Amino acid sequence: MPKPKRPTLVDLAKEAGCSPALASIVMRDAPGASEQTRRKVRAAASRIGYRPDRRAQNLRQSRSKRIGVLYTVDNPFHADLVAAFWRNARRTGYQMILGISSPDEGETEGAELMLGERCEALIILGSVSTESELLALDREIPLIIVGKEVSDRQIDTVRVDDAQAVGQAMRYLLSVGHSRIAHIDGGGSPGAAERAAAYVEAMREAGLEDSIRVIAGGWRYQDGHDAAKQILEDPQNLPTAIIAFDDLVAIGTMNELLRHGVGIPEEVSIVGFDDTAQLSSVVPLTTVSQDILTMARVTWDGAVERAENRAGPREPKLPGRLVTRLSVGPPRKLP
Amino acid sequence: MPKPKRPTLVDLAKEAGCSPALASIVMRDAPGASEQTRRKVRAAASRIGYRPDRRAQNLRQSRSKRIGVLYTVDNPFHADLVAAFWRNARRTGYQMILGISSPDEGETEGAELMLGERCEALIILGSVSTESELLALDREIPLIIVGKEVSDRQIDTVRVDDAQAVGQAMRYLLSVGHSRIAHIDGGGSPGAAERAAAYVEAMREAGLEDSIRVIAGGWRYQDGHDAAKQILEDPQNLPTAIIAFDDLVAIGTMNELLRHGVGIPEEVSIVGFDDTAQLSSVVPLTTVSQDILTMARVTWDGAVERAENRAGPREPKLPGRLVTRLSVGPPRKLP
DNA sequence: ATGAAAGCGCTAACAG
DNA sequence: CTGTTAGCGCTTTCAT
Repeated sequence: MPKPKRPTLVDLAKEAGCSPALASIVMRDAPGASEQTRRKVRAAASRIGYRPDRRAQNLRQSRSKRIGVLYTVDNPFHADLVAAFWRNARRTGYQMILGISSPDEGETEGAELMLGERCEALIILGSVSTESELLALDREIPLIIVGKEVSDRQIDTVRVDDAQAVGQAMRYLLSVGHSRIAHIDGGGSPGAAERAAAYVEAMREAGLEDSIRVIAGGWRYQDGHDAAKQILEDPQNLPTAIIAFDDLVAIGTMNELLRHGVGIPEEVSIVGFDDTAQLSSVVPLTTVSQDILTMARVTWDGAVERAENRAGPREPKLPGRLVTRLSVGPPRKLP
Repeated sequence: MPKPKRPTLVDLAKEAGCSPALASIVMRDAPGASEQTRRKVRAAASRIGYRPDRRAQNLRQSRSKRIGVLYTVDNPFHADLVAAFWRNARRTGYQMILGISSPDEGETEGAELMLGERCEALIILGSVSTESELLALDREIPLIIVGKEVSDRQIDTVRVDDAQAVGQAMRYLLSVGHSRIAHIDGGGSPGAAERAAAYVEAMREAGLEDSIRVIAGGWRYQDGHDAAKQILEDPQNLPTAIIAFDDLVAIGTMNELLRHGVGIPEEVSIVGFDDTAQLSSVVPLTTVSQDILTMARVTWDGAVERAENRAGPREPKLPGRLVTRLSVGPPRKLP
């Protein structure tokens, strides 16, 4: 089967009986062609199955209309965001170029690739680079960092308002009657420090200074697992409620506790963070939703603005929203 | 800040003191340049920060070196595959263009987009199109369908060997001592009919014809939920083991059973299908692994071959592999 | 409203 | 080994 070459604008012009330039105008819905010509060209286009070549368009316009997204695949929250980006890409007429950064294939390499693809802006989800690396990269291509605090105001940042979000979860737990509330922190993860601080602050405000308990954690399932083991070492001193750094940690903790016969939420209530869609159907976890759609829109539009040189860096903080499911109940009777 | 235009090949040639063509040769590691020139050019390149423009390369070579992937975002198994594709894309020097098909934005539209992007082949995960739609599309662009049986041999197909996979799971359950084994089927999902048939076949072979029980299901968490409810309507007649259409259904069933106090695996054992990475860390489900890495490689290489006109359609069937975790145990004592 | 010509950044084909 | 020329498919002048 000989490869049947796709028709070009010249073919289209020939078929429609006009110049390529005119055909181009019609295909782009640009002004400057009579209604009659438009009809002729459109008819010809569908007859020969013509479709414009985006690469050539972009090349000629000296624009790539591309925005790169770097993410880690093992984080389901990222997968959700990527899907949301895709819709925004369509809406804004940009193309999303994906890059996956893993431990062995870091952000730097991913960014290199994006530069070769002539992306006009780069979104990085949960970056693990140092601030100076990011600054260097930002000189090459506008950067939008999602979910990580960056002190340099030069760089765009989008993230939830950790303090507000944790505060919300804490108020909820307190209102249900909990007082022995522990926090499993995120290790060095982006946002971890802020969340831990907000937890401590909320405990203080509630006059529960003596019950403050921060357990070392991380962002993965296994970290929750480990934290649970640590908690179980002192069964007399079980918290009645736990705020975990994110959903994965929450579920890791939950499963390990369940495995040891600790009822959720009868004995211990658990709150997560992210409302990861792919997990929410599987585990009825009470969690702070990151409102992925809003975050995706804000992030993407920010990237477009930077790509088009229309705005300086900003750093919006998105409010979280508490989603109550079944992992939180009233506290057990304390002895 | 004035946009600092990126250096072109001409700039590079000027800087290196040679012709653009020669610089091009060096940058592509193509034969035809002296070692001395190569050094000169490379030095110049890093000095001015030159990087080749892939769009222009592809345009000139009349190739897009792109392969499109259409997937549904709410299926975590797809997310895993996409990540694996990405690595294969890098390995083969192709670019992966993503499209997300959802109920409101169907495969046809996604495919349209891919054509505009000049993809040279299109991989569709879990297609919901009719066979004739696929055939029509295949005339425009080589198609690789993953996970769906297509009777027309014209179209490439990659999928697990459902019969083999289910057989493996059944043998395992039988060897552990189960006999009242039920199957929650996949509704109209790709592969559902084959898996159900294999289940029935295995039951027959084991002489358990009278215990055959196929429960209507689907591929989502909710379907498992519903199936569990149906099972619970007749508590006297609980199966001792269940083979679910996929992991989501298995977990849906499991959670609903657990919620009603049915122990897993003490009272009912459950086997899933897919070994979805993002779920496997959360739930210790015994499941038939689809070996995502192999599947991704086979699929991608198939797409590349078709894109390069090097082979006709084929339809490899990949073997599944049983992953034993904690959701299967010996059967409870039957009355 | 329409067309001719130039060129986006690169590489294939040919000269030297 | 090196340089020159032409053109991938499209859009943008600038004429007409």
